[in-house]
Amino acid sequence: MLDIELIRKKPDFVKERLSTRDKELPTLIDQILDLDKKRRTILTELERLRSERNSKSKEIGLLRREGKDTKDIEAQVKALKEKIDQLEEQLREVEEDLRSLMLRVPNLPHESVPIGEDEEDNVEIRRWGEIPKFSFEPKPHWELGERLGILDFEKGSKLSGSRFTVFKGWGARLTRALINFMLDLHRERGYVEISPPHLVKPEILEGTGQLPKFEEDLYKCERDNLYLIPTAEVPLTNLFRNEILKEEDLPIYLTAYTPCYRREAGSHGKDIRGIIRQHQFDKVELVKIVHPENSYEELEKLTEDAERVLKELELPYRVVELCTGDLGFSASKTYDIEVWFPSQGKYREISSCSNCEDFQARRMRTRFKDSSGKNRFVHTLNGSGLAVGRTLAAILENYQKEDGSVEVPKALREYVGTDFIKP
RNA sequence: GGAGAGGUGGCCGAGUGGCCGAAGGCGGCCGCUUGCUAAGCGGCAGAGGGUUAACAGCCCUCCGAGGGUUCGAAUCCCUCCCUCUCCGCCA
Repeated sequence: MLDIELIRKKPDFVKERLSTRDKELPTLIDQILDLDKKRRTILTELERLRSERNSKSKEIGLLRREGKDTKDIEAQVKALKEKIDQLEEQLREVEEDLRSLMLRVPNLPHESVPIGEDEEDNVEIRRWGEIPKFSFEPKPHWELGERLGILDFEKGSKLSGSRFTVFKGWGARLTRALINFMLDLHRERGYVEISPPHLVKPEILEGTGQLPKFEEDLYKCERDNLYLIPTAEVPLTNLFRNEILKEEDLPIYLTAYTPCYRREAGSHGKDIRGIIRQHQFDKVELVKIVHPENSYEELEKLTEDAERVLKELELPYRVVELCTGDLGFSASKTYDIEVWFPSQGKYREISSCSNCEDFQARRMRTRFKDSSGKNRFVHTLNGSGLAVGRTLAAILENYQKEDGSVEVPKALREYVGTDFIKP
């Protein structure tokens, strides 16, 4: 959520920033300004009446104590009450509308973010690693996985439909190894390991920005009014909602492995084959709760921590800075890490590292008391470290041999318990 | 699922329908004292919002949430939510 005060004071600045995301957004701001003005007009009058009521009620108390008659004043207060009730109803309506608009406005892009419309305009920051050369035609991971007997797409769809996959034998073990490997790596870098609930309340998703706008992308357990998490970012970031932290509590580094559940509404036909896009996938997530002063340094470090996983696994990747049009709803600035997929001859997203500044903190009301005693919103960051399924796919493709076997990256061998996976 | 207890400020905890936004304690901040630390003494300090150029000030709201009774509710009534304890069931 944006700061209403900022919208009031610098509407043109806010509109300019938002229009770099989407040309339609400034209209929203005009509606908000309008409602905000209405709200304050009603509120001022309402408070005047309430103040009058309060003082008269007090007077009644005093008069009664002296044994005087209070019929007249009581009638006056009753009349006030009617007006107050009316205004309160009006205020409720306006505030509801205002809030629902505010919750649908995305975050402002940071000034350093390149202006652009879609992923075409993203900017490559750096590349790492050697792209492997094959003396044969490299196969896609789904072919490798099926031939190795470690990915079973038929069984997945038999149980749950499209975009579900059964991991079998070394496939399951590789997954488990990757999760442990990643968690250990992050823990060594100072992240506290968390194992959070996978079902959360609506307000938790509102806190991180998935609701109300992206309801369609979520699985919901209607009977209990709970949602399956689309990423561990949701429970981790919300861990400190409605809290006032001490300044010295910051920064807080968290990591968690969880499955992620996404309906993938609107991505029909994309990545139909393989395990790149699934309704359920495993991910190790990184979350930081930090002081506003150094959140951008923290973003650089967080991105490096995610990159580190690929370096250890010796998988070639590049880092891309998202342009304004490609930025997620809650993010001010985002680096995507993309890993090389030989069969596709291109880099594909495997991590997304964002600084949300105080956008989520404001929704969650996560604050800290600064040295002058003032309560301020924290900044929140998150990034995948990494998407496990995609990492597994990238290993299959980059480490494949001509006979269809797959070498296990050195760093992973102890975790997996084998050097090679063979058919 | 059944029975009971309870939800108050950063935390603990008191609260008679009307100077209670709330005693007291812990923790915090600022002084003083002390060679330093600790202790002691004195003082400051809940959150959100409106008004304002801003501060001070003034005002409004908030004692789990939502209704109700009343001139007036943390305090009385109703509904819901949550937590805890015991029993049952269960990984």
